[in-house]
Amino acid sequence: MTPTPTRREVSDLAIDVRLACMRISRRVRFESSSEIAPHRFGVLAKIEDGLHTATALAESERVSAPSMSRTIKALAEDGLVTRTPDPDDGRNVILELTPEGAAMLRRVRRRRDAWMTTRVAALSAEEQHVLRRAADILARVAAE
Amino acid sequence: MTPTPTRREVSDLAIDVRLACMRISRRVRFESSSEIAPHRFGVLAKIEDGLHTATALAESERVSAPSMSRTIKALAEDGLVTRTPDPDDGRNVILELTPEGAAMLRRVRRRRDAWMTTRVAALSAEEQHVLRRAADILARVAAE
DNA sequence: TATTGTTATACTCTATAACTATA
DNA sequence: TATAGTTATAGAGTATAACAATA
Repeated sequence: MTPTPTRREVSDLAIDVRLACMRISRRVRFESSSEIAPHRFGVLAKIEDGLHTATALAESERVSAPSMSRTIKALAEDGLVTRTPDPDDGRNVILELTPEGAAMLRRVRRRRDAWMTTRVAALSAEEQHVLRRAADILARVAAE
Repeated sequence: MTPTPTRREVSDLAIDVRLACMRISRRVRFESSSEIAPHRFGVLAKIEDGLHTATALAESERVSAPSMSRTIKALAEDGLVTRTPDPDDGRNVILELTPEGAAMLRRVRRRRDAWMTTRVAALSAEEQHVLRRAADILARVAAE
């Protein structure tokens, strides 16, 4: 059986999990392509994910409205997103990925995953099983 | 026994682990204090960790020497680090944490950890055991 | 009057290039 | 000549404040 951890063990575990996650994120970021800045990539992903207005994106990414406005402008100038006025509400601007924007998302994701996949493949089947379970637990924690 | 995963399962696992880590990192960052910028915090931590020159810090944090020089200057002006000329080599400047710098590290870490500890404490003992093992595996992967 | 989005302006972090001081 | 560090300058991202357009 798994013994109940002490308070101190729980605290240490939390610290170690946080550190491990931050380090993995950092490595993935460094080892990935730099053809697009992280915050721009994040916005493209959110648009693909169903957020189609500047206000929604600003809230989701926790930046100010002017800042998001600027980022969107740059993405539009690079041909990665389109801005079309909302026919139902003239104040809104509807954002959509262009084919180039969608391709960019796929490309960057593929490169990120390549680094991680190589590392995971080198682990034992048992270690991979641990990570499989941990990924599900962490995803649940992060989504709370 | 743990069955050997297929190639596709390994790839999916890598993607899920990466995503989980990035989401946890993101949540921890958002839920933490913003009394110090992340890159400044990182430099303080590296100094505490034994890196005491601008060049070593710049390499470690993967920023340019002038950029690190600037960050260090700001940290010194805020009273978080001291800069003393190296008696053995006049080109070097030895960096040390001030008591205020060390206190800042402790304070920010405590707040970061508070968020994560609460979440980890809410998990079952068995789930905590999975995370314990996963944290060790991921730390090893990130350190490669 | 409230909401959506933009422009104006300023601050921070970053990089490359050029410089100083030491070895 | 090489190394450690700084200053000069410019570019990108961010924020607050002020503004325009629509509801």
